Amino acid sequence: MFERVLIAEDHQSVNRWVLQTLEKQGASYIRQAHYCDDALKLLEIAGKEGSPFDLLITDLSFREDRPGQKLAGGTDLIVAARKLQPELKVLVFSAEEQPTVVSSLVERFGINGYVWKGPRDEEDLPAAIQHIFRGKIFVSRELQQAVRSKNAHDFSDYDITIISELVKGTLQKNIPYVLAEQGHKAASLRSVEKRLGEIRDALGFTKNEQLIAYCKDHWII
Amino acid sequence: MFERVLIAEDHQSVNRWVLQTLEKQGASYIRQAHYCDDALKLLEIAGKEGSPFDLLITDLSFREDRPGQKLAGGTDLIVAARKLQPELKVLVFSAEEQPTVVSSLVERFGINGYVWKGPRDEEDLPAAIQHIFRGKIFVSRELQQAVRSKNAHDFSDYDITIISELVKGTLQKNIPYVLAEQGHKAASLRSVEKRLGEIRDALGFTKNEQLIAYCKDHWII
DNA sequence: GCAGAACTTGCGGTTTTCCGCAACATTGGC
DNA sequence: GCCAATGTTGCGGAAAACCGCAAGTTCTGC
Repeated sequence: MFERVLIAEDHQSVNRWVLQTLEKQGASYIRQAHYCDDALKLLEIAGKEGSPFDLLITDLSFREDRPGQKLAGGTDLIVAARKLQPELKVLVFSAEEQPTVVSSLVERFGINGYVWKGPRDEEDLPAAIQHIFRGKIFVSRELQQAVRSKNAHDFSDYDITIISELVKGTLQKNIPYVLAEQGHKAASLRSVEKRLGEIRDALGFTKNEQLIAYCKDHWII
Repeated sequence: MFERVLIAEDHQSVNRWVLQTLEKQGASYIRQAHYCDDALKLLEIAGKEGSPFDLLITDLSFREDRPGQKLAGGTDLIVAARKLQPELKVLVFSAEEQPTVVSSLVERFGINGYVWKGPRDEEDLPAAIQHIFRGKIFVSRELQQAVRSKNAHDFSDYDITIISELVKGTLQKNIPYVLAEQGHKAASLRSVEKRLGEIRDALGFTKNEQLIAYCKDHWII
């Protein structure tokens, strides 16, 4: 899991909670910044010292109660941070819910995740961190429609057959018969297992239960 | 499973398919009627002979290409059949998609199931038969909103915690820790297993995957 | 047609889940 | 309090799912 994480967020309460979440996930070095400028400075210092941050979690809007700031907000911070350290993973954690904003962040600035400060953030944030760690992009469910997810698995006919059988209650070990009946090529039990494993992996899941929930959420089945 | 089943349905193709489905499920005596009057007659005869039908599967609308029919349609048939044999299980299989029609059938005539002749009927019909056999009421997902399901399991806080953990990807064997943390009484692994088993059973499922799909469909999680 | 890549399959061992059983704990009348 | 009913827990064995590996097959590009 991520070792060195920087949080840029000016609400103390949110800050504390994000911190706890990160600690639970095993981050060993966590720093917080209440202003964008401070955050950038911390990134610079860490870079110079040869121990750069692995992940930046940032809000989009900050109070501007300190004059003379260079960076106007989270977007500026992201741009500056990426210039400084292109491989840095960036997770935006914000209440902004304009889908266009989100998709622009993903497409233009290549952020790795966007968690909406909404009713599900408590689940989403840890999930997002995990996804990003696995090299995926995570966007809160509510805003996903806006972003043609780059790592969304393309569900083939074959995949859907398998998943539908699971939902019908068919035991995995019996799915090969169904597959064979329908004339699919890869109809062995091992293939079913492998395929399910691949799909789960592609989406950053470990259990079929997650996969089913995902498919339902996305109207795949 | 049901032994003696009567199908009232005037479309030959549908008829055949329903028949096959029933055979797959192990029904030993299946009769078909193309008119409501015929269906009722068959019910009467079977009753007099002391070997009544267990299940009636009927459409709602029939072609009226035979004059002098007593029964005008599926609804009449249901009423007459129930008068004759109150404990008879009735499954309506129809293209009618007015939610009010469905809920009235369930509430006023006490039908045991309604499968909509729609894109999912191939899955729904077998499921409906199983549910009904287990004493449940089954209504196709598309029309469920109309009917306050009478056998829906009441999901407690405890249940939802368990299921949510599954959806998060928590291994079943690790759920006890979560439960304990939240101060639930039954926090042993065996309790989790047992509870999941009970819920699955109450809903006529055998696998967690089905349960997750159900919960998503019903907005339980 | 051939070599290499990609895919498919069976095998075997591990992990996880499932489920009956019996011991123990808790609850609710009386 | 006491008994019965109900709920909870641990145990142990069976079933199912998981996953690496290696052998076999099919697909490509040249």
